[in-house]
Amino acid sequence: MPRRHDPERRQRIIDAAIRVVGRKGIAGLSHRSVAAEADVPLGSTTYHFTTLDDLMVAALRQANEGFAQVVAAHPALSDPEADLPAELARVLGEWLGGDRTGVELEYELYLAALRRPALRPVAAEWAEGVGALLAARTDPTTARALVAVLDGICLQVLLTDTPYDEEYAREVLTRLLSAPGTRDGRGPGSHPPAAAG
Amino acid sequence: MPRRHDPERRQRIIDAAIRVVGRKGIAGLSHRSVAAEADVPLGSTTYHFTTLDDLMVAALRQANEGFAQVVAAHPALSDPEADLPAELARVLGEWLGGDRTGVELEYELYLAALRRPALRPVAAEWAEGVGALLAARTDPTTARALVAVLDGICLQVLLTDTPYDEEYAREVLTRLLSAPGTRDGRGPGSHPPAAAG
DNA sequence: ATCCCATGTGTACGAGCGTACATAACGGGG
DNA sequence: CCCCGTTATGTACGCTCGTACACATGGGAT
Repeated sequence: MPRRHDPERRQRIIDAAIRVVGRKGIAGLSHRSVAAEADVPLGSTTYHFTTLDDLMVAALRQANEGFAQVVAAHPALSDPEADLPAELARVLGEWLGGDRTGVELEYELYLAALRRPALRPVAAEWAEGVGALLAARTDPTTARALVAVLDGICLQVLLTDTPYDEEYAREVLTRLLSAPGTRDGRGPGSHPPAAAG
Repeated sequence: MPRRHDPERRQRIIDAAIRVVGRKGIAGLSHRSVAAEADVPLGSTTYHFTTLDDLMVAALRQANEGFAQVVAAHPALSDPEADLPAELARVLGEWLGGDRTGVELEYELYLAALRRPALRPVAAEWAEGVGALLAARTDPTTARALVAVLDGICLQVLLTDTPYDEEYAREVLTRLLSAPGTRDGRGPGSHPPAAAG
């Protein structure tokens, strides 16, 4: 009970929120459910996060960092000598092959931006971050396209219960990258990052 | 009040549910809100749709038909002489350019399949349907890839408040289709439709 | 040492929810 | 015509929710 002066209270609430979303989905997220999961009183969650949107923003931001770590764990993605499509397909397979809970969690928070404008900047940050990472290997336009097709493939796997086909992903990614002039950073990308700032 | 014996009650409830989702999102969908929108008593919605999942399945199925009509309104998509990437990019632009409410509605119901297994077969039907439509112009594997990238592009537009760039979409689609041997229906598609049945 | 405010706690209220159920009307099959 | 199952209706129960608020507490600034 003597939990007075808990300097990491806020962080523990975010962690609890992520666990709640992972287990029960956003629909099961409430000040009360998070309070119970974090083992803090109700007033504590409402104090640190006035609205649930605030809480979701913090949770999504943290979940995004989690994905960034997965990418960072594969330095081959930055190696100019490596086979980029194959590496991307492999990383995606690893991520999707992990526990479905974590994948669903990140995607659910990400997709929630559709109806919650507060989440859109965070979702944009993520897309921008992955795009910037890939842009180092190609050009900005191609990088954006890669992010889009990665998203699309994940969506099909998650939404239609189709098993992930790494070979298929590699093939599609290869096609996007094999267009003339896309490997040296000066591809046909005549289009700016389109409000990427 | 004398609404007894209303043979189209069920259909009117589905229509009302779609309007509710369009206006307030899935989070605002309840037996009560739909009943109010359809101007029927609460007991009527619970009678025709025991669970909200039942109602969402019916709504998503109907929304999907709506999209199919948009596609059907562009016979050029089936014309072997037409520029498929350009046509696809144009149709997508028209769809995204319409009232955001309708687009959000369809996507929200579609994405809801992530956490609601009951919706997944319907989502799969949609992807399969669009895929089959495109497969007539290429091969099954390429068609699946087109659906994926279409989904990904929509997602980026809707989730990050980025304006739709038709030229960019056309370019990406072109790359996917310009791979050798993909225009005659016998492309590198060494992979089956991957549980498309 | 004292004060003050950010932080933490407990409780209550009103609203909306799914669900259950008793009852009423309708209309096709006997 | 009557009967009976499908359809329609109204109401109530128990639950969870966001919100508000009064009160406790402890540590950093003075």
